[in-house]
Order: sequence, then structure tokens, then C-alpha cells
Amino acid sequence: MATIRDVAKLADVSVSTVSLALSNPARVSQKTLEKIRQAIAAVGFVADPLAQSLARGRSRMIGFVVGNVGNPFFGDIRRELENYALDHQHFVVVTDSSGKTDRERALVEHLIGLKTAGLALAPSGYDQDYLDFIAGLNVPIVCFDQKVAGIERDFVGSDNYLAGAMLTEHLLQLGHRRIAFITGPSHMHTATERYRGFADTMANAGVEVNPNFVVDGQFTRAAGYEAAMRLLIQPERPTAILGANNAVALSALQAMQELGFRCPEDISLAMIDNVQWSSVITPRITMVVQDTLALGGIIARRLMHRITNPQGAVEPPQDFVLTPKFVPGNSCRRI
Amino acid sequence: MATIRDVAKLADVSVSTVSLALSNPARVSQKTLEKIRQAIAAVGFVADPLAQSLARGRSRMIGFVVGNVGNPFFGDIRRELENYALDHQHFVVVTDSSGKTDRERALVEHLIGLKTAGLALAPSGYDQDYLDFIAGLNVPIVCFDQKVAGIERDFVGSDNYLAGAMLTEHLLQLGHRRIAFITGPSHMHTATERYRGFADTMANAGVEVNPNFVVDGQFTRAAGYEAAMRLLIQPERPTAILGANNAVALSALQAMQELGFRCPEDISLAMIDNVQWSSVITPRITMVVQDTLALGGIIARRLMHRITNPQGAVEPPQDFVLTPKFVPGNSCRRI
DNA sequence: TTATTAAATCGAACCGGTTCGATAAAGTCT
DNA sequence: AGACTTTATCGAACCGGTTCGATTTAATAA
Repeated sequence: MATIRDVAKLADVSVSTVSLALSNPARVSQKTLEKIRQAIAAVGFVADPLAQSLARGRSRMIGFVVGNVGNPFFGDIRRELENYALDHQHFVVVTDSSGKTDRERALVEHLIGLKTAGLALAPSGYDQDYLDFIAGLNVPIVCFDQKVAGIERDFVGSDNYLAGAMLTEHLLQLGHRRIAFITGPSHMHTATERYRGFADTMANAGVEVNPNFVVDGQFTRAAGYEAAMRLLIQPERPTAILGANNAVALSALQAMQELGFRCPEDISLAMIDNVQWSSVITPRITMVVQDTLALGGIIARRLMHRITNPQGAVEPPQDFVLTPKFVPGNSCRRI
Repeated sequence: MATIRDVAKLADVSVSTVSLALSNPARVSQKTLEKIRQAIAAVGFVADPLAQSLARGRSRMIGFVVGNVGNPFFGDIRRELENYALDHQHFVVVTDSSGKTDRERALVEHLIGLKTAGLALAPSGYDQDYLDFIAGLNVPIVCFDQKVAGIERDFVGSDNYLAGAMLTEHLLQLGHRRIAFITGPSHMHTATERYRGFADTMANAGVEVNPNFVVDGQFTRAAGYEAAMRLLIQPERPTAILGANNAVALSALQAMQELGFRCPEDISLAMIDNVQWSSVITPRITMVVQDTLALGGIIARRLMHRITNPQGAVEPPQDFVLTPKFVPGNSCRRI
């Protein structure tokens, strides 16, 4: 590999001039610039990003940290970020914490060690220790998905309260009263907001919620399945189930299928967030989806703004909350 | 941040001794080691990975390059690799080429620039230019999924011929004769092998394949859908469709549903490779799946072996081919 | 023409580690 | 005790860039 010194030698200028020509061509004379250009081409010089990062104290990498890269929600956001970053000479380093806080922390520390220019982070923690950790990071960070109280950073996400409310209202309009709700982890903002949207809408409609109809699905497949089973074996069953995310809702569908319930004839089902092959799942689940592309775009622009603008770093954190979209399926019947 | 010089000063030894103590403690005397240990703890020293990489010419990062991180097949492999790498002080950088060869190339070049210790690569190219590019990379590489003729690297994958043959035989056993096959891109090894398995098994059974029953689905959703539609509008329809991968098979299911065909009553369906929520797709698709966890484990071990063992780098490339597994569903009926 | 200012270029230090040959200290052999 | 190893430590060069104050050169003003 050719180094900057090879270029300098060939162009018969000093190393610092070559460096200057690369970073700020306007400050180098035309003929010198030309000599350097030719020398660079002749030796095939490409600056070593590692050496640059070490010297500058900042790299051109952006860290992307989520709990599950396989989730299409994160996948769409990742793609948007990658495209935007690439257009701005930045490179996205994707990492997966598997939803584990300690793993996430290790990854973030590693990324900081790499002197990443910025971080797009879907936070997985919430306690004081975690907050301190995030607060201590001296890098532009845009958080998304989970709004965590106490993190003073930009946040990009959807109106989860509305998401829960929309589906609840839809079920109420169809005549349902015995509506069950499979929740997510209580420490997650998305989970509590979606539940609030459900509970408030029920209350506003004057419909009392059977406490046995609210079960914890942890946003996971296993817990969601168990929670759904608990719902289905009750003597007085719900007429509709609302899953707080895709995993718990589809687990509920599976449980229903296994027990012999038909959807929507016996029980209606609705969920928040899409999955990859939802169009071939029978019945097509009625859902509320987030505008992942828009979210990704905002995250990308906001992060690059903070990274590239000198004064962008000190701007106060801002929240961007998008409205989710109702996507009707045929999993909810009128009763 | 504390540097190695701070440690050296405090421990009253030279910088090189500290470095040696860190990389090869056995070669430093006990008492010096202890002094250094204390000094490190006192100043809170953590080695800067960038500086290390620059000096060593190698980093502790492993590049993971695939066409679609969202595909659970790659997701499982990624997870295995991450776990194994983490246990060996290595860090996986995930990248997604979206299946585009030029993008993959840019990513690989970037990773090489980062002086990654090794690459786990699902190759997307096949022409001479691509082969030269891969051959020119002076880094441990383990290729997987696609076996590309001419790449002299370790390869880890499944017996795709067998996968195609197994499902074909199954359909034949159920009495099907008019079996359609939706193929993948002809330059992909997995695609051609799966097709060979199909064609050979049909031939061995003395069943002639209707040329109209072999359509190109490009392994993608869009092309798969179109290909399936072409099959379904033929006057003499197939009684069974075999999808060469999950995307084309599920697109076929969607097409069938949209046109009003019932599966398996009207048309049977089988596919190669699983998808995330296959258990809630009706009907449960009969499929052949790869042992992703085992594949991931082999990839991880093989790559780390080459990275960490001095002589591992020069070992001749080796192929690891696993046998896929038949997973019966209820999408194929006896006729 | 000379003093003053601006533009172009350079040298050296620096980022934070690693590596290797040289030197010093300790141990072994005859 | 002297010669020869082995072990422990060190200094300096190096990885490949950036940065900034100093110096040289060119342009403008008086």
C-alpha cells in the first residue's frame, strides 16, 4: 500500500502539503495540486482510515446499535441510514445486542473506542446506571424506537399511544367489548404507551377492562405464546386480542390455531408493527405500522447534522414523533 | 483517556515493557508485572484499539458480509459468529450488500481498510473480475452459502442438490407428476444445485418435466410472484410447486391465494429454507431447512482458527457441506 | 524600491500503541 | 572466576496519517 510519504516524494513536496491538499485543496496552489494529483494516481494512494482516525481522534464510522438486526423494523431504518451515510462519506457499523443491556454496553464501548463519529442507538436499558453511561458518552447520539426517560438525546420514534388507541377504537367500533391486551415489558416506553392507548380508549368508551384480559407477553415469542394460552383457556374468553407487538400477536395466532380457534370467526386479532411475510399469513392481520423509512430518514439526517455541523453538537436534544398508519386486514370481524 | 505512557511513568518502567507485559506477561518478571498491574488500575488504562490496529496492521474486528441481514438464515449464522467471536475477544461488524456485487465490493474494501482480522462472506459475484478481487484479498476469509467456482477459500454450506432432490422425491411419492419449479438466478450455485436435484430426481423417476413448469424467480419476492403467476395462468396447471427458496415459494403462495387457489387442495407447495414466522403461515409449508446454527458454528470456528493460528493462515481451503433437514408441513397433499 | 501582508509550503511533534535489536542483569557451566 | 547463556528491560524506529507554528515566496501598499 502506498503511503502519503510515497506521494510526497514523487510529487516533490512535503508530507504536510499532501495532507493539506487532501483536506483543504483551496489552500494549495494550482500547480502543486496538480503534481500531487498525478502522484496520487501514479502510486494508487488511498488514505488509511485507521491512521486518519487515530490522528484526528474521530473516524468516519457511524455505529448502529439495535437489539435485533433481523427485525424488519430495524432493517428498514438501517438501510435508510446506510444510504444517507454513504452519500456523506460515512460508513455504518451495524451491531446487534440481542436485546441484552450488558452486551449493548460492551458494543457501545467498543464503538466509542473506534472513535465513531456518531451513534444511532435503540436503547435497551432504563436504570440510573444506564442513564449515566449514556450521558457520559461524548459523541453525537440519536436514540430511536424506545424513548427512555432521563436520556437527554435526540429521539426519533412513533406515537405509540396513538397506535394502541387506533386499534382499540377499531375493535370497539366493530362491537367488541371483551378485548384482551398482550403487553410488552413494563420498562419499555413503547410497551407502556401502547397499553395506555388501549386502556384510555377503553375507559373513554366506558368499557371496563377485565384484569384477566391483560397479560404480559414481554414482546417475545415465547412469553407471548404463554400469555396467549392463558387468555384462551379462560372460561370467559375475549372476543378480540390486541397484541402490543408483532411477536406477541403472531404467537397468539399460533396459539389460537393450535387450540382450534378460528380467526376472526371465533376471536379477532390485531397487532402493532408489521412482519416480513404478513401478506401470506392467514388471515391478514389488521395492524398499525410505523413509517420505518421516514423514521430512518430522520435518524440519518439528524445524526449527520450533529456530526458534520460544528454547532450541531451543542443543539438541545429534540424529539421527532411520527404518526403510525392503520393497515386493515381481515383478522377482525364485526360482532 | 490514560495512555500507555501514563502507565509506564507511574510504574516506573519503559513503555515497551508495559506493552510487553500486556501482550506476553510470561516474559516480564513478577514484580514488574505487579507494578504495571497496579499502575494500569490506578490510571484506568484501556488500550486504544485504533492505535493497536495501526501498529499491528490488524484489528480485532471480523467483517460479516451478506446480501440481506434480515434473512433469518443469515441472522442465525450472524448470531453464532458473534457469540463465538466475542468469546475470543473479537468484534463482528455486520454489513449488508443488498445483494449488489458492487456494493459488496465497496463494503469489503472498506473492511479491509479497517484491517479486519478476517471476513465471513456470502459471495454475491461470480465473474473473473470478482474472483480476482477476492483472490487479491490478503485476509483470512471463510465463504458460505454460495459456493463459487474459482474462489480458493474455505467454504461452508449445505447440500443444495440434496435439498432439491428431497422435496422432489417427496412430491413424487405423494403421486405428483406435474411438478413446477421456481428457480433462482442461474449464476448462483445454490440455485443451480437445487434445480439439478429437482431435475435429476424427476428424470430418475422417469417423469418428464414440462418446460413451461420451470420459471425463473430470481430468489426474490417480486420475480417470484411474477413467475408464480405465469405458472398459475397456464391452461394445464401444475399440481405442485417447488420453490427454490423461501421468497419465491411464499410469493407463489401469495399468488395462489390472490387467484383463489387453495393450498394444498388445489396445488401443493414446498420450499427450501425457512422463514421467521413459518409456523403461523397457513398452510404450514413443507420444507427443507438448513442447519443454520451448525453452519454458523463451523464458520465461526474455522475463521477464528485461521485468524488466531499462525499456521492456520496457510492451510489449504476446505469445504464443509452439511445435510439439510426435511420438515414436513401440510402444504402437500397426496393425489 | 521597500515595507507590509497574504499565500504557499515545510518541519517537527503528535495520535497511542508495537516491535526488534541492543544492553543490562541474573543464572549456568567448566 | 571467567566465559557463555538466558532472562528482563529499554530505546528508538515505526504504523500512516494530522496539525500547527515557523519559514519562504508572492502579492499588495506606500
